[in-house]
Amino acid sequence: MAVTIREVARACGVHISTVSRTFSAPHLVNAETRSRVLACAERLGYRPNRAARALITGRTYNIGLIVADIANPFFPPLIKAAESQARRHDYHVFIANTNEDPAVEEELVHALAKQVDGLVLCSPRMSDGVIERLSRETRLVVVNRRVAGLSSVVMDVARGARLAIEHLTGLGHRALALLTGPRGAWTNGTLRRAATLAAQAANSSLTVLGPNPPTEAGGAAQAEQVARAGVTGVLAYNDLMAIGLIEGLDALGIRVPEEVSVVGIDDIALSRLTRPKLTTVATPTAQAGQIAVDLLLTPDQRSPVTLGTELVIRDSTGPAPGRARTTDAKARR
Amino acid sequence: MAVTIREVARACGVHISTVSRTFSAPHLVNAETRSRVLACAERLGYRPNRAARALITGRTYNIGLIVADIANPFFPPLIKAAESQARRHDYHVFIANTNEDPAVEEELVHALAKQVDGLVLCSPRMSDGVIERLSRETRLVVVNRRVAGLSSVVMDVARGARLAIEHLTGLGHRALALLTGPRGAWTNGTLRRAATLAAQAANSSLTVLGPNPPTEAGGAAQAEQVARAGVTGVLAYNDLMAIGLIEGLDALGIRVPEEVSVVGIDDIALSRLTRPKLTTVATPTAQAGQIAVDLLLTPDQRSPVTLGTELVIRDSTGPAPGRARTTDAKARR
DNA sequence: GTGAAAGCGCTAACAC
DNA sequence: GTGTTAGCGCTTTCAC
Repeated sequence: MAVTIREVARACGVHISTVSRTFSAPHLVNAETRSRVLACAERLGYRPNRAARALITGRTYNIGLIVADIANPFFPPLIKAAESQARRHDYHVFIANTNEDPAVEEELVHALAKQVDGLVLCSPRMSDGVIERLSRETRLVVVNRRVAGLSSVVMDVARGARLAIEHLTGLGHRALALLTGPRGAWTNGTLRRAATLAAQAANSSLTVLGPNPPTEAGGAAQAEQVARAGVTGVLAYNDLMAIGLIEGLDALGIRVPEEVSVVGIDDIALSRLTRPKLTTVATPTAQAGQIAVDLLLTPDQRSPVTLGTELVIRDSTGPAPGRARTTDAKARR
Repeated sequence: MAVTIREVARACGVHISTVSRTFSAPHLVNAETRSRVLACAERLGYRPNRAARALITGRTYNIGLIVADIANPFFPPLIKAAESQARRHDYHVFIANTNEDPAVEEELVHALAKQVDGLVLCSPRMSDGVIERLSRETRLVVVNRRVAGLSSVVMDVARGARLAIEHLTGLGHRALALLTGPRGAWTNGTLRRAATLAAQAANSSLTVLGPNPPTEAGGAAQAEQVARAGVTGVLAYNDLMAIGLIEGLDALGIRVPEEVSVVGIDDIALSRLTRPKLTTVATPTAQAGQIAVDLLLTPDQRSPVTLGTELVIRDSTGPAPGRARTTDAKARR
């Protein structure tokens, strides 16, 4: 095994408690002794065992990050930012994948609870009741969801949806569709309400299609429905779904944006690289990851934190078919 | 704090060691007692504290995964597969990001060593010497690199490079370039040797351009060099760089594949979605993640493990300029 | 300012 | 088959 506090104490001719103090309460030890201990520790390659320390202090200096799908391009920037921020606080992070399964989610909270000082739940699919119950086991911060009594950071999808729908109606689209996300996704409701309102305000119809898996395949699978519904403008739950829809439409011989306009949500890196480049609602995911960690580690902060969203207009949206192209409808509002 | 073994023992009228055995060596305890203990534990919501257990057994049931850049689309599938496989073994995984910095890499190994039973190093940028030294602190498995004495899983990039170059020369390209990866990337050497050999075999020139950051920006930044070098076929260190190069070329008014053909490596999800769709060397990254974890947790396995690669021909490669299109050079070899 | 002793939650001999 | 005991590596009273 590795070098322990005892060996450092022996090598240095002091008691183990002095070594301990050198690391956990340096001000309590004589400056000279301290530097001697530090030197010995350095020489032996001693590192305090965090787990042993946690047994007494109750602080593990670990947090957990539970996400639906690590490989979904929405999450990596969030994970990266969370890990960076955690490490800035001298924390390490456990990562776990739920595969969109609420049961797995719940089990993971249980499994990790003892090893962490808190957990960040990204877009959890569990019910509020379950989340509240789980929050008695360990500190919880939720991302992209509001739960009474819990810290949370949410993207302003309502605003995003409104901007997206206004953009589409501004381009002359009157028959719109909304592709919702997976069952259990908290944003579905917000999205639906905001989109419905915005559509009504512009005398446009809104067909709601879903629930759908939050993936390309999920979007592609709705291409036929979209075509059949006769809509010309679509807002999708996320970029992946929007991109999948565009592909599905393409396979059906329907051109984007000439025949159908598509808007995504998230502004993942990918959206700039597809053809047509995706018009989408940008959400500050990296910031969300960072803030979630801050909320976890500095409990006194105000919450929920709402993060602004913006519409990024690219090439997947254009004037409604039959409308003169000269209508420079692409200019924002 | 949460419920401990002692409370379960009390509630159940047995000694704590019986409770302990119920969880860590169930066969040593009477079936009836066991189910009684299990019932009590269940009722109280008891979960063994892994950290306390690890203090004695020396097994943490944690592993760590250290990657250069979580947000680089190459890694998420690998991370996801590793986490799934780890959980299958009842392990949890720490994730950490090095930002391509070898010093951070080294520090992370130190920091995590005590909390894990082993670490997976993905594409480490440290020197072999450092890695070997670190391997005395905790079990190490390296991905995309060979280090004497360590378990490793590598993609057969030599084969991939050969296939890619042969594909290009088969299309009539005679002036080729290789965009290498970041300094310290182990695959650079392999790639360079294999590409050089394959180019020579086809009487083609190979200009080596690099080192480059393994990102879109890294690829885009080489567009001018590529144009100036007068090459018509390029193999890039990875897909991201290839995609960046294509964009950079596009900005210069150079069309892909009409004027320059570009091949990537990895086959990240993104490569199917860009326009033109990227011709690339597919590497089984998810499999690599899974196998790396297996190597870590079942030490008796043979290593290094080499994973096959295949050329996936899409739309970013075409006949060399001036060559008749009727030469059905796109057919493999 | 430093040492001694107790104990965090748990496992692993060793008795019985 | 179960209880007793010691102790994993560390922090934290409490003396001195």
